[in-house]
Order: sequence, then structure tokens, then C-alpha cells
Amino acid sequence: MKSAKDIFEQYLSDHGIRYSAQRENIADIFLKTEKHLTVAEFYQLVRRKYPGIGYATVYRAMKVICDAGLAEKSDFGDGVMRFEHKYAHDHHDHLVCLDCGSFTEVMDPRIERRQNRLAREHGFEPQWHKMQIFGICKKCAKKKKATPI
Amino acid sequence: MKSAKDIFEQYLSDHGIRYSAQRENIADIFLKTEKHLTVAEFYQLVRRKYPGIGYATVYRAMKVICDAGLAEKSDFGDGVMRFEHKYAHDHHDHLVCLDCGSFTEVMDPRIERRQNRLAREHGFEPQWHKMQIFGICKKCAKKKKATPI
DNA sequence: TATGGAACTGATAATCAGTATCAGATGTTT
DNA sequence: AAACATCTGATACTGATTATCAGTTCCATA
Repeated sequence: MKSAKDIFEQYLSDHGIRYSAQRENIADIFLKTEKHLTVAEFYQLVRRKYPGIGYATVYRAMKVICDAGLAEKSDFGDGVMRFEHKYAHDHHDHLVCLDCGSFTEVMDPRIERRQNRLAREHGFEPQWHKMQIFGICKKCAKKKKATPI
Repeated sequence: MKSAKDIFEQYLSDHGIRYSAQRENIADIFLKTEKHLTVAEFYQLVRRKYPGIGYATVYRAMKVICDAGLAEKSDFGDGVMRFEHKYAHDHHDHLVCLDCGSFTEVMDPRIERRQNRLAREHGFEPQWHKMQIFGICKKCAKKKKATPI
């Protein structure tokens, strides 16, 4: 299987996009950071290693990384876009903790099937979906029990 | 069953919020408009009937209407919040057409049950969720067939 | 190895949704 | 009517994202 880096380089050369040092650096950092990071967080991370890189460059690089199919923007409803790994990562949905803000990735093929069927029953051709379940995670539930305010 | 307006007035008086003309006008327009509208769209609608009303007032009124349980903010991922009716309206999810942007409300109790079970299997206590299926609606599919570019 | 063109970069301005602020208006209470 | 609270409209502000622009780097070809 091709490495994510290979995919990226292939995408760039296929689209007449240069393999610049900045893009490479940003892609490296993205690929080695398996978190749901915002652009601002990426910017900090990238700057730590490569100071002098511009904010706009990070935005631009993340767009290319998404277009190349390595990342996916994902919106948890707090007004900031985050980026997730997509290549060699299965589709999944999220459990979002209302207390600590943590995200857990989950998947249930039965739900996926039902979602597609539900859409088609309405004459709708589904392409992709987003599902987020909001609530309280295990840790926070325990914490609350321990110190009930 | 109490009317939505009753609920609203009750909520205001219970919370020491005045029943001002502006708030009443905005609530009326919201209640008679069964669409997923943005604040900007509301503002236009309200202004048409009551010119001179301020942008901030619409925001403030919509917040109160949400707090009173009559409306709910809902995020379709295009960077703008929309408001849906909530009182006397069942919970539902959305089919979002990528072509024309229309929203269809759908519900499948089997999916709802599975979602809750899935969350609990991860030690997560679900409170609410959002689910949107993106794809092509019936109308747009027909349109595309008729004129394939 | 020039040189022209295209893509790139960093800085910064612009945009856009949403929020905060403030002075003046309006309603309430005594 | 005085004292007080809430409301309103205008506008300034915030924070995320996008657009712009002048200068730089890369690449192909002469």
C-alpha cells in the first residue's frame, strides 16, 4: 500500500502543484499528529519547528492536504474547523463530550446501512454523512460522581 | 395543549424578561415561518414588516425564543446557524442536498435506538445528537437526468 | 546560464457571522 | 415623579477564514 506521503506527492505532481518545503513540512507534521487539530493549533505546532511560516500558508497547505484525500475537515459545532486523518482511516462518527470536549471515534455498520436506506426511502441518493452524539464521556461521569459539585 | 405563543409569554414572565413589541413581532414571524432560516434571513423578513428594527435585536430575540424551547439552532456546516421550530415538533435529522441546498427532515427510531446503544457501549451517556446525510435529492437527480450538462 | 512565466510565500487587508458595548428610550415600582 | 431595571439600535469588536498583493522561488526552454 502506498504511503500517505506518496499519495501526497502524487497528487501534487498530478495537479501541477509544487512540492515546496513549507508544504512538505506542514504535511509531515499533519501526518505524524493523529489528533483533531484546528488550523490555529497546527499553526502553533508548525511554527515551533519552522518559525517564520505564515498563517495563510498553513491554511493553504491544509486545503491541498484535504484535496489530496489525506485529511477531512470536520465541524464539531464550536465554530472552528478541525482536521482529521482520512487516508487509511475508516469512516467513523463521533461521541463528543459536553464536559471535557473530547472526541471518541465510533462506527456501527448497522447504523450506516440504515442511514443509507432511510435516505433512499426518501428518493435521496446519499453520498456521505456526519453524525455526532453529544453527551458525557466515561471519565467525566466518574469525575462528577466523585465530586458532585 | 398550550400554544407556542403562550409558552413564550410564560417563559418571559417567569424570567423577568419584558414582552416588548419587537420581541413579540419577531416571535410572531418566527412562529408563522416554518423554514430553516438564518438570522440574516429573519432580519430581512422582520424588516419588511417592521422596518427600523435592529440586527442585534433579532439576534437577541432568537436567543430568547431558543431559551424558551420554541426554536433550536442547527448547523448545516456552511458557517451559518439556522433556526428550526422545536415546540410541538418531533426530533428529526436531515437530508441535505448538495445540489440545491434543500433540507428534508427524516426520522428513523431504529437509528435513534442504535445511536444510544452505540454510545453507551463506549461508556458514554448520550444527551442529544446531530445527523445529516448529504447527497442528491429526488428533484435534482431528475433534473440532472433531463439535462446531463 | 539567462529569462519569462507560473506557482509560492508571508504579511496584511477584507469579509462575515456572531457578540459586546453604550447611550438613550421605555417600562415598572414605589 | 424618582429610581431603577430592562430594552433597543447603532456600532465596535472578535475570531475564523478568504482574498489580495508585492516580492520570491522554481522550472522549462531558448
